[in-house]
Amino acid sequence: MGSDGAEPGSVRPGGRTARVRTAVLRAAGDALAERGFAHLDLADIARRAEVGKTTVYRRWGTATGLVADLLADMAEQSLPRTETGSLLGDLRANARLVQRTLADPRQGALFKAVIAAATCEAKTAEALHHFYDVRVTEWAPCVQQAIDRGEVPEGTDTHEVIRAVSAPLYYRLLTSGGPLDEDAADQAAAAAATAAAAGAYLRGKELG
Amino acid sequence: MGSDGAEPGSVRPGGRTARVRTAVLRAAGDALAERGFAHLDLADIARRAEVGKTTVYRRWGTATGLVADLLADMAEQSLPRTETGSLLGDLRANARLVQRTLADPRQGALFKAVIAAATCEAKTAEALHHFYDVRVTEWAPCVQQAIDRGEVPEGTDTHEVIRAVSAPLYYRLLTSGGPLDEDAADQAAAAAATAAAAGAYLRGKELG
DNA sequence: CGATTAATGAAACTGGAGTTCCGTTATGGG
DNA sequence: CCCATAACGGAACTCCAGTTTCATTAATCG
Repeated sequence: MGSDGAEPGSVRPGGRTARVRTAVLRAAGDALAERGFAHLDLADIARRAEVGKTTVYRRWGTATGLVADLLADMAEQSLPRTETGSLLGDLRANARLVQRTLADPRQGALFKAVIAAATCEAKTAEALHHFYDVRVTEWAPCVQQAIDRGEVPEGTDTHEVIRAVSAPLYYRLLTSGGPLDEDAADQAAAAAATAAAAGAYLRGKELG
Repeated sequence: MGSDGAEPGSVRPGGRTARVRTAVLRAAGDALAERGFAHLDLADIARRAEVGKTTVYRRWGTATGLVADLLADMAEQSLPRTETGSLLGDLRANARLVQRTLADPRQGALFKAVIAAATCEAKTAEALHHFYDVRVTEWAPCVQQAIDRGEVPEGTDTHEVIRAVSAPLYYRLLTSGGPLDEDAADQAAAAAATAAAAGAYLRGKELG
């Protein structure tokens, strides 16, 4: 009569359970990149991961649930940030990192797929938001340094500046379909740096 | 033997055929907004449209095919553009229009859903790109006017400036989940106007 | 190391998404 | 107005994504 206990995989998370999760998440990433979110098939993922499909359904339940876990895993793998000494240089480094990621066939397709999945389920959306929170928080300090150097006005929302760099690149990826080349990255970085220096990202209120 | 002829609905596009298309596209929009792309069910759409499900499968085939047609229909319904006399004013009007659309529960959900669908099928992606091309082309003249007035340097990519206004709003909608309020719209407009005036969107090459 | 039981996985099962068949409706041309 | 047939729609059918069952394997605790 007691409760059903916790989620499968939480009581004995070591050994096989961990290996299964790794294999399934890897297979899920491959399948998402190759086939897209709409054509995702959990049985196919189980086959790729050399795991019983029952296991995949039991532990993750739905395609969006699996993507949510994949996003949680992706959020943990952080890339080191480079520092160049100027805001424009730092933003450009960030823009080119994002651009290279989205322009890469596998990674670009993967990001499209996880974003598509996030539009279909609140829990997956939350996982996606967390993933970007982590990435943005990693880069925000370079804007703070620019504030300290006097390049950017006090009171600027540092996170918003970082998001402003990525936004046009994601817009191209998803809606315009324009080329995601280095020029696009540099343009995004330059626009964000210029706007930030002019105080366009001051916290709390917009420019008059 | 001879060819199979054209797509169903192309030989006798009037009367019932047109009514069916209208009813199905309306039902598809409702279903996408309410349930999201992943939970889309063509039989359910047929029921809502009071149409045989055979008809929906025959004419549109797949969920992504139906969304592609919906996007073609949406591209034809254009909204009038307001003019304020200044670039910032015009961009702000555009930004608030986009913001209000995305913040609206039904429209916001619908846009998320069509973007999700577009990530899954090349034809649907093309339809989405065309939709945004139409919208951007409608607003680009206000940037040209700013160039003519001397507010923005010659050689600026007018379409890119318009896209720069929308990009941060779509970024919030899809990845950050931050509030889509008027301040967000005004900030996007101000940042784009500032960057455009500084020559960040010059065609062909980025700033040094 | 051995007992307990969480977690896995093969196989059989089920429901509904998508298809096929064919009779009915009504469009567009003459 | 009438005919040929494009397009629709109900019903029966198929097939596979997702579920259930239960035996097997191996993670954790003592």
